[in-house]
Amino acid sequence: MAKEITSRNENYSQWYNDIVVKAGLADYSAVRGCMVIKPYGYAIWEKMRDQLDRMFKETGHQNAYFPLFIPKSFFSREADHVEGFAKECAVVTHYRLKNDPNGKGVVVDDDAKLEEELIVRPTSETIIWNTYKSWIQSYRDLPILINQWANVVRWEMRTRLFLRTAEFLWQEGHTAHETKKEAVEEAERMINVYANFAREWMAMPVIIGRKSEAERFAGAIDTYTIEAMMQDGKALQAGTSHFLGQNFAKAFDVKFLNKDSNLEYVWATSWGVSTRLMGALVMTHSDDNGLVLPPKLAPVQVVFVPIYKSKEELDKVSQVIAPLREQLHARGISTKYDDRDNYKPGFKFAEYEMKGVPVRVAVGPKDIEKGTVEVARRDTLQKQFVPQNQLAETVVTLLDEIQENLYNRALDYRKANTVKVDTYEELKKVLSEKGGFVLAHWDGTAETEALIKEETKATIRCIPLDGEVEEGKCIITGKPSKQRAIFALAY
RNA sequence: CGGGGUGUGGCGCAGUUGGUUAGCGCACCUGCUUUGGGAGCAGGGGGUCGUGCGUUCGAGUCGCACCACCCCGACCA
Repeated sequence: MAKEITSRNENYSQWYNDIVVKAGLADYSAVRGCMVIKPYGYAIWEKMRDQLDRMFKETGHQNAYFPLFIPKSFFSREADHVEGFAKECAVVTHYRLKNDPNGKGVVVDDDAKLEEELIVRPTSETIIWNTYKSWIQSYRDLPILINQWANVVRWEMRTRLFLRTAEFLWQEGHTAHETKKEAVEEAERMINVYANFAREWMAMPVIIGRKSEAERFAGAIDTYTIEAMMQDGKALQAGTSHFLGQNFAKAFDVKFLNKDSNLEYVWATSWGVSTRLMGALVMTHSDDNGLVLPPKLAPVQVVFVPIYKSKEELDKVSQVIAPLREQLHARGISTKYDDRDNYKPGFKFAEYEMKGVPVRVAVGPKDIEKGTVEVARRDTLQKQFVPQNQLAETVVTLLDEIQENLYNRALDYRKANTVKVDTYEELKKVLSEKGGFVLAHWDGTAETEALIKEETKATIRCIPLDGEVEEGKCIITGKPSKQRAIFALAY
């Protein structure tokens, strides 16, 4: 294991890359823009996925699976949608290779050209709405509440591990409803599911809001978002939920017979979160010693490190540790016992800090004598001695405390880096000097938004749903505004 | 896609005006001693020097082309 990571102060981007690679979350791959998610990183993703999946099921959704490939013609149906994704689509043009007649290797067989090219899905609205058309005839067929776990491909120019890769894993929910009201409620319900997940499981504070027109999903009427603040003050969109209106129903001619025997277009939503959440997790909690994981998502919550000189001593320590682990397992806590003999305790301490294990328990000869163990918490790096017979209870409490502390710490950071401004000068000053979230009145026009983006690089992250209503004037045009928008540099 | 940078054992790097058998640290393997914050000693294994073409008696080193990756920008749910 590598010893050093770049400090956040020195180079934040490099720090992030170091953590991802050195904590064993992911690696660069032989394919441009694509990463390998390593077992430890995938284990965290699995925990996220499993919990989200439970939450989707609790809100009435079912999983299904749609094709990776989408006929090119489907994409031209919804104008905004095409424009949004056309520039980053991978296209399949042939279905066969052959041996290179001139030498080594294989070449594309020109005789095997597809009649219609296939797009590797960047998102699945089109193939799904094409399918829904055949599933929906009457209001009795509605609602359809489906989610799929899948990979998607967006040919990004510039990629970063987890935050933006050409291929990534995600879930996409696609629902069909009888009424506009029902669809809007669904979109709002799911953004709240995401917010709850982020707060309670990732210990990551998020702001729920509505996207401006410019930032909206291609093809949506309304896009809801959860926005989180990273430790460098930049915003990260962690999840989105879209009210699609009847756009896709019209594009794919999906109508149903309502209770009054009238034909109507179906109302739709879609919503998703991706492996980008892994990046958010890293940048919300981790420090210069490595990854910091919230207990609820840590693959290993407690690691036991034995301290010993001889084989006999190791045996004694192991005998103390075994029942302690059992007690923790009985309380639903995951543990690991690292009795590798080729590494010293100090090395192991550093390694588990790098990997973000929330709690470390060291047991040595002195502990056996005194009936104690040494308990160290990853979030604050504090250590304490605990009687062996109180370990289980202590750890249960400690894990909750760490989960809560991480959330509060992140929330404090966000509060400390969120400011209200009333003039454009102030906005520019804050963005260039301090960063973070800037709350300002905005007249609601795309022109004003574009101007600010042009001059400051900051975008409107969202208009908070629970933001206070107050009369104000747009910082650019002076036109009346009823609510402040959040401006920030973003990932 | 533009600017900058880097490609030499698994990782990080050195390698002089071209000159013999390409070095160093970490990691790895074996043995002994160690073990409460990244162990020590001894021995050992591992490299088509990113790829291709060229210059030369001779290329890790010089030239051209290509490729990959990183950083910054443009772009972007």
